[in-house]
Amino acid sequence: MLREEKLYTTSSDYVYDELLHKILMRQLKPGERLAEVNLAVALGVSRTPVREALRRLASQGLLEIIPNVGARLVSPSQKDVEDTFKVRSVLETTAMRLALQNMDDANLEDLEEVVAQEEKAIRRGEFEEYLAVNEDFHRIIAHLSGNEVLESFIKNCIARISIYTAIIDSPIHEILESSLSEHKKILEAIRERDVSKAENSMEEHMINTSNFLFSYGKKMV
Amino acid sequence: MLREEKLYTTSSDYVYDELLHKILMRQLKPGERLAEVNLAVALGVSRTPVREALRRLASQGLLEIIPNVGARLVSPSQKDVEDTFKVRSVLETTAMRLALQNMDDANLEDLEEVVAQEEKAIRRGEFEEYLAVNEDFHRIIAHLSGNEVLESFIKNCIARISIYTAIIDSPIHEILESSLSEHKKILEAIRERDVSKAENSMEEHMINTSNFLFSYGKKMV
DNA sequence: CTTATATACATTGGATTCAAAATGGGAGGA
DNA sequence: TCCTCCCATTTTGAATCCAATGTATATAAG
Repeated sequence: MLREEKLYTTSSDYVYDELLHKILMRQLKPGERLAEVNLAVALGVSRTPVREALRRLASQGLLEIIPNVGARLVSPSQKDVEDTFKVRSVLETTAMRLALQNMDDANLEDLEEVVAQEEKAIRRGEFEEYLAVNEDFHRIIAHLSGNEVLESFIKNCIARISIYTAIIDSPIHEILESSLSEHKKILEAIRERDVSKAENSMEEHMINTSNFLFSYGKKMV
Repeated sequence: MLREEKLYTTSSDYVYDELLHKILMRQLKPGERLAEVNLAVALGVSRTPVREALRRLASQGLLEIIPNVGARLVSPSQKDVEDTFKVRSVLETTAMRLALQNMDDANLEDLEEVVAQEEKAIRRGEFEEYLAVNEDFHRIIAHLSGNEVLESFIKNCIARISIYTAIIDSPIHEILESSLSEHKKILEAIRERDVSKAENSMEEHMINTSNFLFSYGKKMV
């Protein structure tokens, strides 16, 4: 358990970031139990900062804490995930519109670079790397919206969905390729400064991702 | 410090609800310092549950915690509030649309009753009562959307805006009246099952509320 | 063999304690 | 008068400790 490159001011922040990172990297499974002592020992801190981090994650809808029983990762239903995608879709299209107003050439280059890295990660089969840069793509757009509330809500949606997708053990090549081409289309719209094309392709991307997930989910059952 | 009618399973929840209630009722001012010991003594608990509650509120963007210094209520800039209203507008119009699909006659009656209570509170000059039922109006619609993520985000926006409006010491009759008539218009659209009218009047309501706040804010400076 | 009960164990809730950091005030000097 | 440095006080960070709740096991009764 590392991630110690970044120096934390408080242990609570360290534990929080550590757990959130595990969630985003699909290293924790839905419904998984998070015992305080286990985490404390594993991270080399006492139960106190662990408890604080767990409460924070719970208040963001990522954990469920039952008093006197303990914390576990939420176990979202299909409806929960569909609901999250509905909200995320509205938020990300809004962010896309706002970001387009603020975006300069350097920002566009950053995004092009991220998509290039996505493609590279897919070609090389580096799944974790792909997850990281894929998340970057959406985070950059959310950030460029210049609206911090919007950004934080989008990040939260992404985290909630990450928990659900953690049930998928091996990457589905079909989904990755499709997502990549949709990102390219969004990028194209940005390059052309075409607001409605950007909004529409972002909305399509959300709908497609959601649908792909559940068509895969059905195969599993 | 009461609110003990509801029995809490944990002290942490109690402290959290107590603080959130004070925020929504404008009893705390932007930038106000929240010292752990003060709260602990006032609420009759130790620092531990207070700290947990403070972290939760901070992770929702309501408090700012500086390590080794302490927690204070955020002090949102005008841009922060405008950003929050932008997000809230998108979310509440979405909620309005979804709620209209789920709403039955009993739900409509509940809303009618809430608006009637708003009017009563205004006529009687009961400001705190007004704040409570006004919040209910939006909360009920958010809840009827049937989308829990959407609902939680809307509640968060409302809390963020409550902090800003706490700078207004005495109720502005003009705003209350205007808000009431907008709620009536929304209700009318719901009665007529007119989706686009409902969405539009909700969006207008958001824009007007935001504008009213800042035209008032300018008078103060 | 199943079910109920009691007991031991594990885990959480929360108070307390100690260390560390920040704040405020005063003394001393330019 | 103003600035700087140092020390006392206050407040937070986090580990520890105890009580209470929940869980699991085993024992005994039906």
